[in-house]
Amino acid sequence: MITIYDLAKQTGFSAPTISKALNGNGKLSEETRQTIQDAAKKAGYTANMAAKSLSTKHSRIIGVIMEDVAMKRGFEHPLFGGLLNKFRHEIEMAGYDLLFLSKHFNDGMSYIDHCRYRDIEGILIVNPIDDDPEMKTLGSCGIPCVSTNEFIPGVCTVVTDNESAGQAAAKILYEAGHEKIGFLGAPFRENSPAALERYRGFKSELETYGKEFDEQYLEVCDAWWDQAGYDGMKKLYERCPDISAVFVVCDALAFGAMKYLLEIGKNIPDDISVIGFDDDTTVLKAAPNLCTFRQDRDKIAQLASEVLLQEIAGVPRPEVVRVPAQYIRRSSVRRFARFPKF
Amino acid sequence: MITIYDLAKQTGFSAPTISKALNGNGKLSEETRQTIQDAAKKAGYTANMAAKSLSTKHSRIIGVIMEDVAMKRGFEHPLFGGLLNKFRHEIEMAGYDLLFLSKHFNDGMSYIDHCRYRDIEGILIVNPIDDDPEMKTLGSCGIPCVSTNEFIPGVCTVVTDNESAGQAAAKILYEAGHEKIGFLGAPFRENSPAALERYRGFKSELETYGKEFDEQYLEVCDAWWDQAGYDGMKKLYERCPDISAVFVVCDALAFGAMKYLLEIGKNIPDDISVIGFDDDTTVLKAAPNLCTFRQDRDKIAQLASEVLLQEIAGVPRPEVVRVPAQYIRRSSVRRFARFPKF
DNA sequence: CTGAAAGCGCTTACAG
DNA sequence: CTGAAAGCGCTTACAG
Repeated sequence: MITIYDLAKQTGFSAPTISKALNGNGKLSEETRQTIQDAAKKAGYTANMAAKSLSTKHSRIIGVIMEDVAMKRGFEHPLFGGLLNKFRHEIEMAGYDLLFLSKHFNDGMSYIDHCRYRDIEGILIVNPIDDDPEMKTLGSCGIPCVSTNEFIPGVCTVVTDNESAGQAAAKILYEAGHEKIGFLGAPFRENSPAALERYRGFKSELETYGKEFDEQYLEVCDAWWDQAGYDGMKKLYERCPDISAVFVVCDALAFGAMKYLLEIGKNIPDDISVIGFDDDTTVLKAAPNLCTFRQDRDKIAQLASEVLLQEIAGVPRPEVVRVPAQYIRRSSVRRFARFPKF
Repeated sequence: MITIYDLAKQTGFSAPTISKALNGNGKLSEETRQTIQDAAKKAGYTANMAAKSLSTKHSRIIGVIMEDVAMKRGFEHPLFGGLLNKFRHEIEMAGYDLLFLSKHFNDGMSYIDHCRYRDIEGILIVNPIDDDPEMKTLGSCGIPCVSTNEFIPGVCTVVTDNESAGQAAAKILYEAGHEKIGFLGAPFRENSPAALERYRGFKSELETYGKEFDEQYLEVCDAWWDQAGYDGMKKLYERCPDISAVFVVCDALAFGAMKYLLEIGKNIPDDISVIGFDDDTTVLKAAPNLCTFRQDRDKIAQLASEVLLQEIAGVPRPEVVRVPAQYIRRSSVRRFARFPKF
């Protein structure tokens, strides 16, 4: 391994001068800089990050917190996987590396200790464990953070504009002539509010049309996977067989819901219309006609990396950044002629 | 940030003694060790990895090379994502962290330079860029490596026993009474031989039955995604409309192939039987009857981490470790009564 | 514009 | 069993 001292000997300059030339800080004659950079290239010099970290306290590492408790798909989660692909790319382009933070490291070290241990410069919180008490402390630990799902005090969240999407869903179904519309949700949590926000938007939009949403038509599934959607749809439908449409908060649930509906002999959309959420590739092939909302994973990742990098650079962070979801119209929604109101 | 010097002051011992007590190396009285460990715990001491790295040259970081050129799904690749979930867990349990290696870091640094830059201790090669010349150098760069797909000189590969799976596929179809069987492949490459090995096993098994495989029945798709399967199947079927079965090297291709077959009015399995490979969840929901081979991603990840950790510990590595694929029988294969040969 | 000195937090021989 | 000394490779003030 070749060091700046080797370069110093070869060029006749001192180590600090080598350092300055290589890092471009401090005043230095253009000629010296050139000489040194050439020598470094010729010698195949690679800096040693440990030494750099030790003296600067900057590791150029971004830590990632990703615990997929809700779906248990990890890297294969319909939002997280794609988001990470893009985030990784952005962050690497900025000269940082990605490293996963964990709690079972060194017999139960906290995330924050893990960060200190590695002088980590910024944290991407893709998703935490439910109700992890450590999350509350992240906003004030001094390490820049950005979250792409959960709301955490003192941390900027870059997330889909779920409320608008919920409104859009209600609008689409209402304007297609549906009157009795079910809402198939997933656990409502204030901090990780994807389901809740979609519900709020949906409900408020219906009220716009002078319709109070009847809570009977709401069914909250107890998880985010197929079977929960199947079970939830069964309950909802047995309670409210008069619905002509249902908005489901995620495609995996929608897939289960449609499975139930098909099983009891319903046709989609002739008997009942369905809108999902996520544009989950896992579901798409199986249900190519499912209308859904696509979360802009690339955009979320890109904005998250920007916010984080800015914050590392000392720029104050925004509170929350919303990214619009895009409605993907396929053919699972039936359109009725609606009589004018007056 | 609290250091060993702080601990030294507090306990009255010297820094080296603190170091020994905390790391458990060197001789030390049990009492001193206890005192120091208690003090460390009380003070909330966290070691600084940069300093450790600098003096030991050990970073406790495993680098990951994962470039999904073939499928372009990255973390969502049907094999890689699941493999990484498990590998990450195993490696963290052993006290290492995972960090992604890249080539576009610091304007085009090589993987090996990236490793030196971070004192990386071991490399998991999930998948490289096709024909990356750097791969050939990895086996002799001095950093322990393990590969989970590609064959690389001097590097242990932990990979599905593709040849046996290919044999099994041929056996299943032959024993089900099929005589004219197509093989739908993907680019054959010697170093990344999943498709090639499956073909070899398939072909050799057929020869066992005294049947020379007619190369007419082989069609190599030019990629690993749906559309390529559709196109490949079209070519194959138009050339050989007499086939009653086809073995496809991956489910994504099989999905495309089935789409074509369905479009031209064929029934699966009545008119044509299909076996895929991967047990890809993306395809499963859409084609719940597709017989396939599941690659044991957890096992591959676990063995790969074992091999790598052993190698880091100085234990000589095996050349190649094969992990059996499991046949998942569903209902896309039709069974005929076969007359005895004699 | 360039360099001597000291320090970042740890570990490794080597004494005692 | 414990500690003084030196070193890992880099950077940061501070002089000149």
